Amino acid sequence: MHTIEDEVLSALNLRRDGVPIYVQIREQILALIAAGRLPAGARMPTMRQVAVALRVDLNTVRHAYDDLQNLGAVVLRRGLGSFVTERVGPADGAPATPDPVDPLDPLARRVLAEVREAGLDPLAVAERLVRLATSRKGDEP
Amino acid sequence: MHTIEDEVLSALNLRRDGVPIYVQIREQILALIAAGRLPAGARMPTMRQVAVALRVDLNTVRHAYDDLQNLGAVVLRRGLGSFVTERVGPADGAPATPDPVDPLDPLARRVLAEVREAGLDPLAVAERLVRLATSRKGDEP
DNA sequence: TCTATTGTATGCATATATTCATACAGTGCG
DNA sequence: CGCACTGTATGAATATATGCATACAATAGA
Repeated sequence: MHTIEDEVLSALNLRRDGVPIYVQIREQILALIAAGRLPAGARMPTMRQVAVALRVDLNTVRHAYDDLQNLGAVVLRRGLGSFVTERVGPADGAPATPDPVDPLDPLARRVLAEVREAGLDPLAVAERLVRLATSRKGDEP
Repeated sequence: MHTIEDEVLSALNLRRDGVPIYVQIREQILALIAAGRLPAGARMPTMRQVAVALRVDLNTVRHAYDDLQNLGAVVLRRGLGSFVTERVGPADGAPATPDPVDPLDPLARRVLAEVREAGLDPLAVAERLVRLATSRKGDEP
């Protein structure tokens, strides 16, 4: 069987485009959380597990995990492991989920910002996205 | 009036998320080229212009521009300036545009990869993108 | 209590990123 | 030619990222 931790481990992969390793780990885990693939309360892969899987140093993974904790995305507990926070963000006086927010909202918003930054039409990109998604079905076995 | 260079300059902006400055410049310019906002043959902003606009060092901008040249995206000419390459990529024996490729294809493909990496449904993201785009019209004045 | 697991921490070495200052080398133009 | 502009280059200084080794501290469970 595969646990959530294993799923996360296999989802992580590093590029060589100049982006620091710890930033890549941080962003990828944030994306997994935003996607609901790492639900609130879920146990994260061990720092050492990630270090071994990605073949990077323990301190490098820690850098990423520290960032995640400072962002309020996870909580680190010595001797226990790391766990996804119940709700991301400061969470002040806002009531529980005023609007049934889509779990893919964060990613969608990021994409929207990126599209606008590039000066493109979001609708056109969405259309293109649909065409690409429906045409190339068998990409990753 | 505003030239293409000025448009590019105002489109560039830096984050403070740990991603190296030269990588941010490189990726943002690549996005502008992919979006057609920097057409083939167009003159790029001067390295010094970018350095002043972003308040970074000339060598940092050069790092980005060097990467862009190594990627084949631009050509640097001493005394003249930097210019967008006619066609991005090695361009071997492939005939001219076998399929009328969308100018937003690169971005769309990147988004698709990101969505799949996050374990989300591309169609759902596309829908969400449309809803976000159509609901919040007045974001950037 | 003992032990394995896990986060926390330190010191040293190396590589890269960034800034600052300065200079050199093509290019077009008056 | 001489000048202004633009890419190219170098050296020193500082900060950060990464790896490697090692150790400490808290937790759960046998």
